Amino acid sequence: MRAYAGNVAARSGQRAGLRPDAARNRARILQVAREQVAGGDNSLQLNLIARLAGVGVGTVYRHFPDRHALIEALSVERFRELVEQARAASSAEDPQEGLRGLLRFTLDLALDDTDFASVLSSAGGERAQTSEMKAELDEALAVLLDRARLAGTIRSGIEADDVRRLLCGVEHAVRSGDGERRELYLGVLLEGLRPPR
Amino acid sequence: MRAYAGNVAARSGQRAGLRPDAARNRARILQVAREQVAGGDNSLQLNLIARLAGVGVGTVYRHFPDRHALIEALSVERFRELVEQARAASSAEDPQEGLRGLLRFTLDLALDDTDFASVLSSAGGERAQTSEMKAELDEALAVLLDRARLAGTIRSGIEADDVRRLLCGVEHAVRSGDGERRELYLGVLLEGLRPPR
Amino acid sequence: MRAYAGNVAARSGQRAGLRPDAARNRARILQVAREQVAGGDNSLQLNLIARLAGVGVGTVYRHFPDRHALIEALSVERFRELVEQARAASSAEDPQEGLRGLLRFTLDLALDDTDFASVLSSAGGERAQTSEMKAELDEALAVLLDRARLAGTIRSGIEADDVRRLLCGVEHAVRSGDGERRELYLGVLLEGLRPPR
Amino acid sequence: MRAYAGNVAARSGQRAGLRPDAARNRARILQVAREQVAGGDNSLQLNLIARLAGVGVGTVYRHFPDRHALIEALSVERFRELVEQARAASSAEDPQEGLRGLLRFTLDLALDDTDFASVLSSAGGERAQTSEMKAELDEALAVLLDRARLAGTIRSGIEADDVRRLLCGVEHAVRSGDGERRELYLGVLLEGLRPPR
DNA sequence: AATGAATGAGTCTTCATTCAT
DNA sequence: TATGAATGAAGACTCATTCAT
Repeated sequence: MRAYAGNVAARSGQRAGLRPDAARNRARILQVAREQVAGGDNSLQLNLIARLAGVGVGTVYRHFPDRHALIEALSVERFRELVEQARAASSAEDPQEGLRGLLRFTLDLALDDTDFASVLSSAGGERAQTSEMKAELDEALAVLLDRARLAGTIRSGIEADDVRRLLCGVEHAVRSGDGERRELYLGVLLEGLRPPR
Repeated sequence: MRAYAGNVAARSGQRAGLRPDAARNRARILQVAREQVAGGDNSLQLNLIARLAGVGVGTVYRHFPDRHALIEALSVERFRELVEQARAASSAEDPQEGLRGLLRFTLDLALDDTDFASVLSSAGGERAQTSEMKAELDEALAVLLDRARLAGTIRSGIEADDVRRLLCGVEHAVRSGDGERRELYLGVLLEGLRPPR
Repeated sequence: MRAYAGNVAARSGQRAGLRPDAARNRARILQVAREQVAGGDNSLQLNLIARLAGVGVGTVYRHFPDRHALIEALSVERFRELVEQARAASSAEDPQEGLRGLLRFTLDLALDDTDFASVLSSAGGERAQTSEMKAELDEALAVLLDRARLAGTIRSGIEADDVRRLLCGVEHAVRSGDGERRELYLGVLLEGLRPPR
Repeated sequence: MRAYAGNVAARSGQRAGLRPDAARNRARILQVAREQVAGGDNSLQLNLIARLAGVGVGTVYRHFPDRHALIEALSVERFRELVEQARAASSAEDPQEGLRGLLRFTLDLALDDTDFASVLSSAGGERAQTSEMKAELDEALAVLLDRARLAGTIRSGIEADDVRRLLCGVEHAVRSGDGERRELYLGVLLEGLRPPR
């Protein structure tokens, strides 16, 4: 018996130990799920996803024991992107500008995917992998916040998770409006995070 | 048909023209629905509510043709309270303090009832009665915002509906945390609404 | 206590012993029911009829214990018209022409009201009043058939109830087509009733 | 997925491509439905049928999305028999006798199954398969009618669909009587279809 | 491993009928 | 008598999940 694990798969976010066809199925399922979510359908009906992905329901269940597992898998992908951005931002020359850019990037991801937004703002309860990614994000974000605090543009008492949550709040606000208010609301948040006058 | 309308019922927010027993049932249904929502169950299953209220399903359907009608009826109650507060606040001596008080009050209502929160931040689409109440709220809120703007504590370009939406954003942020951050997040919002430095 | 019975009401097909307002209600209900049926709605939902008639459901139930009673009441009205025509036809100069005219008239009534058609073709089971009217119709029809039989245009072995049933069959045939075949199908029936060659 | 299609299933009117167990369920459901209809119950409640067939409701819905699909499936079976008879009849030596036999056969089917009768007389609106079968029937019937017309026993202006409809009319007439009149009414129809004198 | 048929609890919804007012 | 609110049995339909193939 061959082992299919390994270097290549691991690097590209694939689950280790998957036969190539299984990996392909997994990828298809995630792809379809992502499209559904982007298309505004949040119900993530596993039967539907299976059909769209061209696989049986059973296959979906094999890869994702329940709906939540699927949502988390999607989130992990988003988180991967986000952590990368956060790391880049944390070494920006102007920390306030780095922060603004990072929050805008995060906001757009969240506007794209409600489920990701809710994982982003939630306090634990998720699988290990998600927690890990969230911790990595918070770490980079904390660096940025500390630097900005030193520069006097962030008030004290605000932690990385506060920022995550408030940003998801902004996401809701933007979403419930016509979408034109993204910059305005983001500006309100950034101004609100400064030390009070 | 006899008319059961009148003095007493009208005063307490009951529908006019309802037979006393019908009014009692309606009140029971709303009561149960309110408890469900407060208890975190948002599904508002009409069967369940009927059973809990001790009435037949048909009775629930008679009073509330669909789930949305029930949600709105609950919202209208909340709105009634809220509009009253908003009117009082709009004539507060210090508009900024009036605003802070009103937003805190609103935030607490929204934290109590997710459905109410979503009606509060939504852009139209609801029944006439709800739209009316929302308009009344916005009117009182606009007065307050204008006064605060004159006093230099609110930036230009912010309307009543922006405030409603941003506040619901704060509600999400508070809810996704441990609830201890209410004052902090509210402070961030109020600071963010000030003219930018 | 006054009795509201009597001569006038009895003559015009009203139920005897009804208070004038009750009679008015009864008439309204029948009127609405007739319109519903003519409009193609055969379900005769008593709640709906009550609403359209501007009376309570209970009132409908007082006058017509169940749906069937209402259907029959409508039929009785139709029968009254029909019996009158049948009597006139039975003394027509040319019995075959009289028969054709009568069948055409009956066919149109039946096309207008499916329920009436089914009472027309049914074998008993109805209330006394309906049976009576049907007997009167059959009597007039039998006279016509006998006269036509003497003239050689009706085969032997065909009774009035056969003709009623076959005519309702034609009604179904016409109804399931585009309505353009009324005369053709009626012609087929009349030809078929002649003595076989 | 393995394909279970094939030789055996195809021959016996089963849907192709069905797993053997699925085919068994489908057959059971149809069997039960047929019995219900034959027993005079026309409501075809899918819940009841599921229970009687010993399968879950979902299974019934999988095979037949709605009541109509089930009715049509039953009809298709009847049509299959009927088309076979019609083909045989269309090449009968004496076309009039062939026609009589075919109509008698059809009448018995229709008397057995009201739903089939209504599909038989209806003008389109059904699924492709039903339309096809009806077209095949009409074709064979048309051949027979043309031959009989040449022999002088069928009037001009009568098409296959007229005959289908009129026969269903006869079915109603027979059904509303005591059933003893089948031959008489069929005779009336056949006589009526001859060229008028 | 993959498949998708089967399951059936759970919900929604309608409407004939009753009965308190 | 009239009213119409209330009832709740009944039926339609969905979908997460299991499991035989």
